[in-house]
Amino acid sequence: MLMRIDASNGLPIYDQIVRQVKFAVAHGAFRPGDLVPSVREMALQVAVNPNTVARAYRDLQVDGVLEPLRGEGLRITKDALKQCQADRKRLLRDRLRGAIVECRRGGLDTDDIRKLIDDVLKDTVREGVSS
Amino acid sequence: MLMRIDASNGLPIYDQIVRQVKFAVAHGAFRPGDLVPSVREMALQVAVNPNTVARAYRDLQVDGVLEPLRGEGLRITKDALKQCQADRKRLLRDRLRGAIVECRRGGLDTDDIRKLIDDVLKDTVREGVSS
DNA sequence: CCTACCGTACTATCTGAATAGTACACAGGA
DNA sequence: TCCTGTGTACTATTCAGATAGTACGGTAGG
Repeated sequence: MLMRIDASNGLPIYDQIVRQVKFAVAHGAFRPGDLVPSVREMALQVAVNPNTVARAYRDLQVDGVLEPLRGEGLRITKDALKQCQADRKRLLRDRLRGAIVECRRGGLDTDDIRKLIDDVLKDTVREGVSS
Repeated sequence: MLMRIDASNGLPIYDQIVRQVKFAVAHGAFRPGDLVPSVREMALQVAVNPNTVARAYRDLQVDGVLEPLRGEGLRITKDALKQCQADRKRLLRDRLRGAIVECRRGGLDTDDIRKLIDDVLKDTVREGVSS
């Protein structure tokens, strides 16, 4: 599980963790029944305060993605897969929508936007994107 | 000049103002030599504290987009047009890039992303987008 | 039993963003 | 001259996000 926190993202760190865990479940890196990395371990991985990770895990429990094992850790729920796939689509769609709406408000027409997007798509043709 | 501030945007308000002024210059809603709305007037328009607008105008001066007229107001500089068009492209490209990178990290391939984007583009075919 | 790890709940502190309110020097018009 | 509007510079306050540190009850394994 590769976690990347981007401070210049605008999104709070705990939110980025929530999203990335959901995305990992959605595409199979985490599977129902798996134990998620412990609060303290995840905090080390992403170089962040344990409280921030705890906050993210708490949100994920509220969303029904994680369930507690009393003193053992946190487990991906049985229903998480379907839900995370739906969440992923919604979250990514919303973010794309925000960017595209700003393009339109900035005076770009659909063709301009398509050109920009094609550029970026070529620019990011692999997971290991430079940024 | 239509200004829209979105609190759920992630971006600070003063940053949103900076971007929207630049975009307005870039596509001709503001022209070099024009006076920008006064700090207090703009604050009323966007329902925001005057200090926040002042902060945005200060940033725009640092960027060379605005210049002061001693006791009269702030004027769009002569060089603003070219610079704002370049800034607009860069800022919007960066935002699109951020969204697309998150899509790729989330496990979507290029076709998935294109489908999502086409959806959103159809969904936002006019300036007066619902959101 | 004891140690280690688990989530969780606290308190305190720091920072950036935003708000509120006041004050000042400058220009323009009546 | 006086009044109004301009940008600008302050201080104080509130709030969310993040950090730091401590503590507690539950579980597993030696």
